[in-house]
Amino acid sequence: MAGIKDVAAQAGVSVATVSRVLNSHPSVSPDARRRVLAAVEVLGYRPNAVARSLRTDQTRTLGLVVSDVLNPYFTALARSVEEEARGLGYSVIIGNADERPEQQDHHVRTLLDRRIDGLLVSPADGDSPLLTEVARAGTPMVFVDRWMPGVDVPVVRADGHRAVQDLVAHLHALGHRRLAIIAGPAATTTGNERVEAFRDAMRTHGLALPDAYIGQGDFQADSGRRVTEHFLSLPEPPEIVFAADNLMALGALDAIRARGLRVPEDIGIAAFDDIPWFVHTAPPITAVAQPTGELGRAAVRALVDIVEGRAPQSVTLPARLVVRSSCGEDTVTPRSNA
Amino acid sequence: MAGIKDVAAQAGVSVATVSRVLNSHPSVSPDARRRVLAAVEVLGYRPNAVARSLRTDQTRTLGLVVSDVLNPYFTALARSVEEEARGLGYSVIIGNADERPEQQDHHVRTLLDRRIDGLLVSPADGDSPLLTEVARAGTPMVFVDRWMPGVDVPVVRADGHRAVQDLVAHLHALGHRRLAIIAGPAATTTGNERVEAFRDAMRTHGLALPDAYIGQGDFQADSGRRVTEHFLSLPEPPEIVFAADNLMALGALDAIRARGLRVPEDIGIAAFDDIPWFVHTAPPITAVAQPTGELGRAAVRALVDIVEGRAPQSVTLPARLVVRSSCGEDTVTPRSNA
DNA sequence: ATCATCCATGTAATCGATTCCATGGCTCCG
DNA sequence: CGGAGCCATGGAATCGATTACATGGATGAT
Repeated sequence: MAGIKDVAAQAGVSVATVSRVLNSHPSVSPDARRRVLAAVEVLGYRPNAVARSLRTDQTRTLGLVVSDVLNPYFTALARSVEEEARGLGYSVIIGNADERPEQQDHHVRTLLDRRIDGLLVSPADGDSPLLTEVARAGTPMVFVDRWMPGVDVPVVRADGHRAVQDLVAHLHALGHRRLAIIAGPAATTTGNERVEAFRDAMRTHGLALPDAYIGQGDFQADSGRRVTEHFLSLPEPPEIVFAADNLMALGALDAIRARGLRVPEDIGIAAFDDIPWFVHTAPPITAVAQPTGELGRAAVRALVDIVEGRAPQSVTLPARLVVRSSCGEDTVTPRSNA
Repeated sequence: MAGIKDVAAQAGVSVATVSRVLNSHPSVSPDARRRVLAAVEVLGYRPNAVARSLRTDQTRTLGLVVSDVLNPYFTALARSVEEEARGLGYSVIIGNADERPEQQDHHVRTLLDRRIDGLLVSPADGDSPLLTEVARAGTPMVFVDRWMPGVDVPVVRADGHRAVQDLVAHLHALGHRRLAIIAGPAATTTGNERVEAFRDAMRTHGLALPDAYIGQGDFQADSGRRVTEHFLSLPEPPEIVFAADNLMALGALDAIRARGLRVPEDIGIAAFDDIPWFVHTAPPITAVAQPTGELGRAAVRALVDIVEGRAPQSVTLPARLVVRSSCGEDTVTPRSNA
């Protein structure tokens, strides 16, 4: 592969001049520029990003570590992140933690070894010594969606409080009183927050939230299935199961169907995270939708702000409720328990 | 950040010795090794992968360019690719082409600039001069799922002929005769192949496949919607719509539902590519399933074979039919899998 | 006409690793 | 006892770019 020396030789100038042309340095004669450009064209020369990075100490690359790529929410996030980054002249390397802290650490380390300019993380676990250390060391870093308390790093996330209030109001209006939640891992901030938001909303509407109606999941479909089976075997099963993420909602759907029950007639379902597929499930699922695209874009902007020496901003965007039919019809034939 | 020089100083040896320890070169005294390791520990030293790559001319990184990350099929593929690569000591950088040739080229170029060791591509378009050139230049490269005819590069893919035969047999047994297909872009190999497989299967079963029943899609949901609307407005609409990928199937479902029709009573749906969500749609969708995980793993192995100087192997794995209820209940034909 | 600027360019140092080669000390064997 | 061979080690070249500094020529001001 042709190097800068070959270009210099071909153009009859020094490597310095070639470099200047390539980096649009002002002090280059039109003639030299023309010859260099021609040589570049002829040789099909492309600068070696590795060498460039070594010298300039910047890779124009961002790392994104998500907890689970198979989760459509994170896929969508990754996509918007890459898009915004590309617009700003950065590439993105994605690391998939698969909700496993040690795999998350593996990717963080690999990314750091590559000398990425900044790191975007949605931590799988509540407490990663490595991540804490990395943040303390001053590596440009931003949390997206989930974050780690006590780590002083900008956070870009959605606030679901309002939307969860709306959800419970909606369910209440439909006549439902016994609402259960499948929580995420207690170690994740989103796990806790969503339960808290739900608890608050229940209180607001004067509804009880017994411990038996709080199931412990891990953001994977299987746990949704398991918890829902447990709910269904209770002496008094809930009327609604609210899953803290889309995968667990799917598991819940499975469990319900396995029992031969119907949604929403026998039991209703709602989920945190809205994904395109929820429109096509049987029935379409009511969900709390995050502004995923905007989240990804804001996160990249914050990170690049740090990288380029500007002051970054934590951002919190509101989630909103999307009512479908998985908890019963809203306008048509309201169900009543009375 | 501590460099190899700092480690050398701390350990009281030369950088050469540090490097030897790090690369487990035999000629290092136990004493020196111990001191170097201790210094590495104390300083929290991590080798700079950029510098190392420049010197050794290898990045231990593979590039993966997929046509659309939002498509669960490719997400799953990407995941298995990363997994296998990690096992072999490689990282993966994913580039999302979004079915746009110029974006695909952008990623290929960026990846090459980064001096990745090898490239895994599922070409968005049938004819990329850049990709042709890259292959000719001898860059280690393997096609996954889709490929480009005339480019001499190993291909790892699934063969759907048998499964499509099974599908048509299944539909025929259910009494369906008017089967339509939503094809992928003619420029992609998978686009053509699937139509050909379908055409063959129709012939085998003595069924006609009028041109009106071959709709042109682009692997995106919207096109599935559009084509299906067209099908439904025909004087004699098809009884079954077979979509050449999962996204278009979703679009088809939308279009059908928008018309107030029911699946499978009024019209049936089947799709190429099986994804977890098809179990949860209304109704669950009959699909041709590719061995995605094995595809990704085989592709990585082939690519790494090239990179490390072994002889690579093209691989074709069989797809299989997964019968669900979107084409009508099937009591006669036994399910093809457990 | 003289000197200070400024511009275009080249030479060489540098980034952080790997690795070839030289060296000095040992061991081994004839 | 002397040379051959081996081992552990260090010095220095190298990978392909960027960039500080030096240089020589042209321009402009006085």
